[in-house]
Formats: sequence, C-alpha cells, structure tokens
Amino acid sequence: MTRVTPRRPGGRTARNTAAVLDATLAELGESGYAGLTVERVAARSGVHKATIYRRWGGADGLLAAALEQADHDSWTPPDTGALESDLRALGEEVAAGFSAAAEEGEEGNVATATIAAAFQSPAAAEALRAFMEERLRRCAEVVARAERRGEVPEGTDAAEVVRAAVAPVYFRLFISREEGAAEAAARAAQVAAGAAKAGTFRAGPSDR
Amino acid sequence: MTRVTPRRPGGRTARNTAAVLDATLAELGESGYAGLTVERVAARSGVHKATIYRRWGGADGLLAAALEQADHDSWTPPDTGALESDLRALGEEVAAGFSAAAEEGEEGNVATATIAAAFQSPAAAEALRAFMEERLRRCAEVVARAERRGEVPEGTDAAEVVRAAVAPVYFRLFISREEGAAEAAARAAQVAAGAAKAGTFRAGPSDR
DNA sequence: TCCCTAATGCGACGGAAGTTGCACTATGAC
DNA sequence: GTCATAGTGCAACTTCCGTCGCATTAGGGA
Repeated sequence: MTRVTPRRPGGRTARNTAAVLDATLAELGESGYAGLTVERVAARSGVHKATIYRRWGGADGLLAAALEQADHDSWTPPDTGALESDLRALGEEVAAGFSAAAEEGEEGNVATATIAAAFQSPAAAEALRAFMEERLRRCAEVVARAERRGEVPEGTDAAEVVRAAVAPVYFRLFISREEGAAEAAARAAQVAAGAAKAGTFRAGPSDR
Repeated sequence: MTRVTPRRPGGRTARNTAAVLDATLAELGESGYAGLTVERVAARSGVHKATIYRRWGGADGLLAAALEQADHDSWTPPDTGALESDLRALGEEVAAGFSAAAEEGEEGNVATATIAAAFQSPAAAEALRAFMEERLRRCAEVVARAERRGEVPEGTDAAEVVRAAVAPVYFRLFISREEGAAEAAARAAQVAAGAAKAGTFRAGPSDR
C-alpha cells in the first residue's frame, strides 16, 4: 500500500521526500507526536496531503521515516576514562535531552514522540526498536573500554550494563513520572558499574 | 469546566458514573488508549456523549478516572522470604502483566494505556504519577522486611531499590521494545538486591 | 408530597481527518 | 528528442470528533 521506495527516486520525488521529512521533524519539535498532523506537514512542506498519505500512509509512517533518517547520525557515547562516570554521563545526557525537550521545542522531542507513537503504531514501534538497538550497540564501546582497562571481567554483557544504567532514568521520565531523573542517573551508574565490576553481568542467558 | 464530583452524587448520576467507567475499562481492554473514543464509550454505556464530555472532558479524563478507581485495589507485593526473589517476582509480575496485555485484550492494557496517554494528556500523566507513587509505596514493604531480616543495612532507600529492580523490565517493554522482559527481571533483581546489600542504596540525596 | 434546579438527553452545527477519482506534470528509458 | 507512465496536484466527498442551545428528567431539600 505505502510506497516507501518510489520507482522514480530522482528529481521532484527526492525534493518532496526531503521537504516532507524536514517538515515532520519541525512539527515534532514544536508539537510532539500528538500534534503531528498530515495536513500540517503538507502545508509546511508544500507537498499535497494526498501525496503524503499515499507515500507514508499517515502520521506514524512519517515519524518512522524521519526517525530512520535520524538514525544515521554520528552520535557516540561519552568517554571520561572510567566506567561509572561514562555511564553517569550517558544517563545525564538522556535526562537532559528529554527534560529540555519537554520544556522547549527541542529536537529531543523527536525521541519522546517516537516512544509515544510506538504505543499506537507498529511501524513506529519497529522504528524505535531499531533505533534503540543501534544506540545500545554503540554504547557497548563504553563497556569494551572498561574491559580493556581491566575494570570489569571479560565476557561482560555490555548491553545489559548500559540498560541497567539508563533504565532508571527512562523509568522516572516516562513511567513513574517523577522528578530528579538527573540524580537517578548518578545512582544508577553507581549501581550498574558496581555490579559489572563484581561480575554480575558476565554473559548469561541474554548475551546475543 | 469538568465536574468530577457532582453535587448530586446519588441515583442516576452514580449509575451513569459506574456505567461509563465500566465501559471505559472494557474499551481500553479491547482497543487500548488509541482506540478509546468518547462516542464508543457513550454507545457502550448508554450515557449520552455530551454528558461524558461535560463530566470527564474527554478520553484522557475517562482514563484518569478509571485509573483512580483501579488505584483503590488491594494489591500487595509478593512475599517469598528473601529480597532478591521478592524483587524478581515483582519484575516478573510486571513483565507478565504487560506481555499478556499486549497479546490478548486483558486488563493489563489499562496500565499500558495510561503510560501511553501520559504522553498526550497532563491529566493522564498526573494519574499515572499518583498510581506509581502508591505502588512504590506499597513495594517499600519488601525492602522493610529485608531490613528486618538484616539482609540490607538500615536506612536503605526502599523506593530506589524497587526502581532499580523494575526499571529494566519497563525499559525493555516500552523503550527499547526488546523481547525477554521476564529474563531481564531476574537479572535486574539480582543486581538491585546485590547493590542494596552492599549499602549502595542507603538514603542518599533522594530519600523523600 | 412538592418543587427548585442539577444533571442529563437530544439534535444540529462547525471543523478536521482521511479517501477517492480524475487530470496533469515531469522522470527516465529509449 | 519522444513518449509511456510513475508520481503528483486538485477538489469534492464521507466520516468522525467535539461543542452548543434548548428541552426534559429526576435528585434531594423543604
């Protein structure tokens, strides 16, 4: 139904794609997913709404496409020289990004919007899954460095360490809706790093 | 605007309230928050949609009211005799509840719907915050028992221990959208219990 | 029991979202 | 350069959501 890869990818089609995805990101930054409307994107991009419905299927398709594009950025995890401070910086980055997004109209809103959209749309859920998988993969470097320094035992499940460090931040932001996500980052980093050093995260049933 | 507490709480008003909230829960179980519509609730409950809009303001108000009602249940945390297995049971309960909800049309959907709605509606966000606060408060008993048994040092921040144990489960369910939430519960319980015993969770800046 | 009025029912209206059929434009193969 | 057609623009249409004014009903104090 939805043609994501047109058979004529050149010229006008390419320009339309770029204009629509740009407009989508801008709208997300301003209004979040709840305010993301095909009609507004159409008006902003100058592309007719029928075209958008045909090519992306709706608001969820727009979001998935925009996220897939954002996925190709050059983000790398922090490198402070020690596992715990790396994890803390990671968590604080998450907390800061989402907190700022909630107040201003920042681009962190795109991530928030995607998490929200994943509840309603399989396409968005899949886009989010792929995005987070990629992020966790890049974060594995943090644990790999710690392993090289001898901070943690060999065979440590890197992704699991990172999950333990950032999960409490997301929990406070989106599940329990409490304040103090930034402080939680420090505590979680301490816990995760401690457990990693003690060997609790050595590749168990979930290594992958 | 929205009159949550009518001045005539008896008779028809009470019957309408019950019928509407029942219908809301049923709709949530079948279609989630995305499919929660005032018109459908009106049709199902036999109460006119204008009445629903006047008293609850919209879909988000319905959800908040339904959740507030569910908040008054008699749920208590598991008691297995040891901290780590208590935490594991807790996390597995969460994982099972939400996984089942995702497949069938179960009541766990109400919680999922609330988390989703919190992204769009301040009322739902506040309802979710209150609900989770109450749940965390009840879960503190798990840590209190461990403290009495001497498993963890005095002054351990109970809520923080519970957050560390369940956050990775929620993270996999709703943020990274990975499989294996149940397995994550075991690992997280191990990490949280270990850190608690080591005194990492002794009341820090975030005791409250 | 009576009576004031809070609460509800009812229908119509305005607006926004999404769909569809048709005409037109410009891409890319030749 | 030419030409078939993928892709787009356009406008009308249907459906659904939320609001409003007014008539009607029933709660609960007297």
